[in-house]
Amino acid sequence: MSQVRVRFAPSPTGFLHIGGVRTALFNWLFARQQQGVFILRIEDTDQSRSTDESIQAIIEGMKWVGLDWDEGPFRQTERMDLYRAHAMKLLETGQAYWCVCKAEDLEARRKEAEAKGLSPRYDGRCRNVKLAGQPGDAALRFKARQEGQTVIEDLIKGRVVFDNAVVDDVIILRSNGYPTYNFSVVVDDALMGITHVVRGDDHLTNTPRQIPIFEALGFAVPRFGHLPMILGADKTRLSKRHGATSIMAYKDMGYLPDAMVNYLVRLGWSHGDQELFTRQELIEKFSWDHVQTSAAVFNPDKLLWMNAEYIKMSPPSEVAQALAPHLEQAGLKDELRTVSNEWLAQLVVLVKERAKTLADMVEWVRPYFGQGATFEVDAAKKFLTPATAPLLQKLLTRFEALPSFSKLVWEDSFKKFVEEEGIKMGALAQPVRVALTGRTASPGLFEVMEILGRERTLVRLKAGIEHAKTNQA
RNA sequence: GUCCCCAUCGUCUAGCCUGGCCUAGGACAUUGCCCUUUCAAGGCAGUAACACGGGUUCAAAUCCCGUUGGGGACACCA
Repeated sequence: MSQVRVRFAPSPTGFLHIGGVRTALFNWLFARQQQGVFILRIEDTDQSRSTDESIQAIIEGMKWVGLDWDEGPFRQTERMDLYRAHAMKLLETGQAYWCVCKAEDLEARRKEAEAKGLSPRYDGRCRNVKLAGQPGDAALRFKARQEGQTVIEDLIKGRVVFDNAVVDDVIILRSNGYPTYNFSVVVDDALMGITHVVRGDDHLTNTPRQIPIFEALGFAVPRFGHLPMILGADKTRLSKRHGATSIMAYKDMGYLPDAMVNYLVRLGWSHGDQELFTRQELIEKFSWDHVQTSAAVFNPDKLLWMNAEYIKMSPPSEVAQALAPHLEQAGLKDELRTVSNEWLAQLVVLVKERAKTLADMVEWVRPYFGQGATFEVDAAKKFLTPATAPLLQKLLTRFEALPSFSKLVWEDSFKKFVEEEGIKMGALAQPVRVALTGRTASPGLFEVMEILGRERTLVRLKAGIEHAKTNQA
């Protein structure tokens, strides 16, 4: 069999959304598995809705999730001659005809048909009129076969049969000379040698319109695969009111691209009970017959869990790198400059089990920048009290006697002190925690001391003691 | 309205094609317990589903038909 060639063909009318990424992902996985070619094609024939910013957003989004393409991006507006030439070919061979019906009239007739309970399809008024030459503002329609059936052997849905009688004559060239979607896709898919057209479920009924055009043009008909839709919690098509749908919004919220990919691929595809997959595993294990046939509800909770898994298992240095922009945005730009990559990676290790997103992580990590700690009011009020001050002072004296920091030694010293004083661990640990981090919740105390280093640990302890002495209970 | 697709825990799904191993498995969420210097993480346990009705068969989540329900398409949008 010849080489697999697949494509992702979004229209640039907004940001790149989650559904689009999933469609791209399935195409990409198949291409990589089959050592095929993955093509990016921008379907911008609707001049009024397409924007260059959207094209940039698509490219940016694809790059962020790491779906690289082998050819393109092609823009349909740069291929107009091709569509016109093929449309003329259909006209010459009698497989297309000019239609002078006005858009408003068509609309009115559609409404009328609908009111009568009929299908609102084109009534074929201009089909046999045989207008000579191109009338002024006519559109070109494809003369679709009315008898027989069009059969799709869908990669995902299996055999789907349409009666040709339900397919009307679609416009292939608008009166302004621009091709319509149903025509430009066919020409492009054929000319680009696409072997497998994999797209959303919502295109399933377009397929019986497109197959006859491939045939009329003398092109080989590709295989088709129709992916089920992604729905919101209320089981309607995923849209803004279900929350963020732009892929880049997830980047901003602190999701890792690998987690997004893993979540999205599991939404509609499975490999037994396995939940977590590396990219390489996905490429190896992907197969059409385990793609779900029914729509899936997007579940932000599971995405969040998966992101947490990726934060835990990704190399800390990589997480640190992804975290840096979030830190800058949180106003820690100057602080960030003073620390090393190694230290930041170490900090990630400290908090990675607590943060579910990079945005979360920023808050977990914040107390370890800068010389002093900022005490949370309630935390300080509860734990940095005049009663605890002497205890903290004694601990400080002990620590000051230890010339260099060693986690084991300091921990040992701390525990012995607790024992000698005959107090509970928590009675000392919480005040110390607040002194060192300003908060009641943090990673292990001795890990915190380690990341702060000896000097800052002592400085913060002192500041905590001062605060405790003057605390009005 | 017409055509098309779909139907297993709240959600994602395994099992369905090639009926018995299904007293239906896993994951997220949720509940309880354990661990514990806090918060997490982790461990253990629990609640929870074959839409309904008919067939076929010794046997049906699995095959067939119907009903109901959901989704999609029906543009000079893509």
